[in-house]
Amino acid sequence: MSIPSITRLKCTECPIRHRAVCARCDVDELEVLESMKTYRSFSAGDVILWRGEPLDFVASLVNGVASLSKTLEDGRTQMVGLLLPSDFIGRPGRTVIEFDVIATTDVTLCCFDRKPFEKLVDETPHISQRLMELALDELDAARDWMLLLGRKTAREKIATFIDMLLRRSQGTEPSKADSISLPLTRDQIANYLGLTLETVSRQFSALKKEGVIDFADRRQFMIKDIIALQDATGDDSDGGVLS
Amino acid sequence: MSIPSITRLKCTECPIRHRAVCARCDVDELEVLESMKTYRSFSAGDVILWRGEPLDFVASLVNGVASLSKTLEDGRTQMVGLLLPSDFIGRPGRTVIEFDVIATTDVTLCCFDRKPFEKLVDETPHISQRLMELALDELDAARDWMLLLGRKTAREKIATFIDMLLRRSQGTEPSKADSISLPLTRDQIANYLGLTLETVSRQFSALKKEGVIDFADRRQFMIKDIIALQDATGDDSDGGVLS
DNA sequence: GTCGGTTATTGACACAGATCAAAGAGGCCG
DNA sequence: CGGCCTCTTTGATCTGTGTCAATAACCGAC
Repeated sequence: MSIPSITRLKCTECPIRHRAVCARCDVDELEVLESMKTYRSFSAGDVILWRGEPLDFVASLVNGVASLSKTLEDGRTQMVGLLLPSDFIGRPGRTVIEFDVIATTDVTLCCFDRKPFEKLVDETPHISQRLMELALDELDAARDWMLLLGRKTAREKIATFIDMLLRRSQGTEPSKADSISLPLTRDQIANYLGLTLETVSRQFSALKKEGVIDFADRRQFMIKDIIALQDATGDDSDGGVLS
Repeated sequence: MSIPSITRLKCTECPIRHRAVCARCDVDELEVLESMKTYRSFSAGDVILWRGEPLDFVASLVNGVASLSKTLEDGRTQMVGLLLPSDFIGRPGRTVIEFDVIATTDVTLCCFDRKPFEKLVDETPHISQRLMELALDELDAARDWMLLLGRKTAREKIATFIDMLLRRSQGTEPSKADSISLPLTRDQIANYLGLTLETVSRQFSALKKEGVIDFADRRQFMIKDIIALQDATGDDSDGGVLS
């Protein structure tokens, strides 16, 4: 990765300042957070937290991508969330988590010890309100994903996944043109979409052959036909905001 | 339904008093809610709210069962949640909802006008805290369901569904022995589990033939072998509470 | 009771995506 | 530069669940 691990950033200069849990905080509140925070880095593939493990810190994801995943008895796994910069790990009143958290790229977290942070949440409506918003956003995302997992075809799943990456990466990456990088391997994408890695690969190949997308290498691609892509998601266009 | 539509219940005598949004409220707070609330009834099959419709009230479900569902362009639908007594409809700061809410049995709601309720939420930590807990519970449930939709077989889905009904109905119904009533038609169950109604029917038949469950009629059944049922869910038993 | 509509069961067949298998393409290290 | 390991692509085949179709059970109305 070309970006070196961030050592320590002032909150006022933080890239996720306006979307993270601190989004609504004023300068005074920000100074309190500043004094409490520490950074931790993880390499791609590292397990950040195991399911069931007691949670001694909560954190904002500053940099990179992490996944939340659940596993059945026999090892089948399903990702139940993707954490991108500004997403939050840990919830008020929850001392354990019900899924593994894994770094899928190199990751930097902005961490707070759980106990003092929960005290701060109780005293700071700007933070508790923002935590509620973040939880509700995740709930909306989870429900969209339930529709995808339960009812969409492999092709629709892949198209929706690309469309989601496009939406969520806008404003985050300095994306020249429509070049997007996949933060996951084919296997991880399969676990996110409820497919096998072979099916993921075949659907990417099909979309490439049709000229909807084009790969520079296996992690980097461009969208050649955004209309065709969105048509392929299967989503009801009612209620969607015009592009 | 043998239970007549409830006209008006005192909050202190309300059956969902200790699990609904008002769970943490003291008697004074309860009196404020008492003065704000109105009841509304719906018949099985009624649409309670349409997706995208502006929300002028929020509500606790007192009685019956309702579903949240999403639909694709071509009409395929997926339930993204099941509302049972004490569940809440409406979220702080959200003025529209992204799914249809449908009564699957006769339903009674305890409603509050949105504006005054939101004002009350801001002033009453007991309510905003409870709202956060309810949202996080729904998020956990949504993630469990993502694992089901993405990775479980038809048999595992049915077993998990029955197991969930069993857990959630405990303490709610005056269930003599292990008799449970299905609050959904086969078609609705299929929409909840990401299956077709034929597959649902076949899996019920299979479990019946194996002696795991037994149907009194098509809505009422008993669990004959709870161990076999839980084995059939496919869930990782680690971290689950015993019994 | 019986008639008509809805809901559920069961069977036969088709197909999307899983599984099994092999070969190709990068990336990294000596 | 070559060797090794991981990730990806592509092909061949299998299978669980969907689709289509017919029948059966139930329920309410008259």
